[in-house]
Amino acid sequence: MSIETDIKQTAFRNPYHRLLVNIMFTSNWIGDGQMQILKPHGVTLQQYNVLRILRGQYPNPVKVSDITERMLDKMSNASRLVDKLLLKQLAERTECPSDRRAVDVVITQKGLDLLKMLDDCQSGWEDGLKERLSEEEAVTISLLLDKLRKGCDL
Amino acid sequence: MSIETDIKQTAFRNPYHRLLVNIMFTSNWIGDGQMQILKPHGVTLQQYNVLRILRGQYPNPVKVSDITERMLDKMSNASRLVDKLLLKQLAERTECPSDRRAVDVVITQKGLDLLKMLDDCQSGWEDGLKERLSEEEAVTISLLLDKLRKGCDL
DNA sequence: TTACATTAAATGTAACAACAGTTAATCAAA
DNA sequence: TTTGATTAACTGTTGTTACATTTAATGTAA
Repeated sequence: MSIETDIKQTAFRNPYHRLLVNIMFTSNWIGDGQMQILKPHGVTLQQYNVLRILRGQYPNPVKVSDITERMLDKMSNASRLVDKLLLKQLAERTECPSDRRAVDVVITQKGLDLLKMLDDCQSGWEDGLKERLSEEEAVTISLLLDKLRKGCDL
Repeated sequence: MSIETDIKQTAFRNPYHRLLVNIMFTSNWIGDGQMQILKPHGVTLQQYNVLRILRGQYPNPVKVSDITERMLDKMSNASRLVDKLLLKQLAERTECPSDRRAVDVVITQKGLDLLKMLDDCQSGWEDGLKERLSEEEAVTISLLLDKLRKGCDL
């Protein structure tokens, strides 16, 4: 379905305008899809992202400031996000020995187990994409999006 | 700059995974850019979108339910968004004569003037894109994104 | 060592969003 | 016409997010 039909708007100013709207719409569409997967397991998209960052460094700890840096949408609340993970016992927090201002965060076994399960759900969802888009097409879009953002340091 | 550098992650599971992250990251990047433009003028991205929907039908009124349908991210708060526009006198609200449950919303002259100015700012921002991406490339991405979402009725 | 600037994390706040539930108008069937 | 279902908008609640500020630890220069 074309983006015009999706959002019931017939006229875009130009191909660039159409592209911008299309990217944001598609992003929301993806986010919604992911959210449907995550919600039954009691984690939000943001918490899921943090968990994956933690797993990426496991078994090494990750500082809160590192998490903030790596989050897709830069936001100031990595602290509170980690709080939520602690409550669910998906992560642990310890004072960093080399810098007592910093806090080391590590994913727990429970967190790793949850991620494993979520990854499977996620893969199932991604399989739907593979029927509609070839691997080459996926690469093409990624390259073009990189080009779109070129020279913009985050 | 490639998406790997942007988010400091070296490994994606596959091109599809990379694409999903890239789309969401790029969407945030665009949203941030737009927000920077809008903030000095006291409107949020959502309010700006509503204003453009209203202008699209001007001088005809738009019902709150129509606004909800056309919003990029379907959300239940079109009511409260319209409230904000009323406070700033960017829109007016009248009871729909043919259905007293419904509410007709119309953009004001002040709203049209503001949109005009914002469009100019926006165009300036879009010009940056034109230097990095050809029109054909913009069209290509849009078509591929449509294909990605194909068969998904919002 | 003291003073000052910088950094990391946490917190207070106000605005915003998601979701459920309410109210009121309309429609449709008995 | 009355009853019940549906629809449109609004509201209440809860959790999030952005932004600014605070607290504490570290680095640096006098």
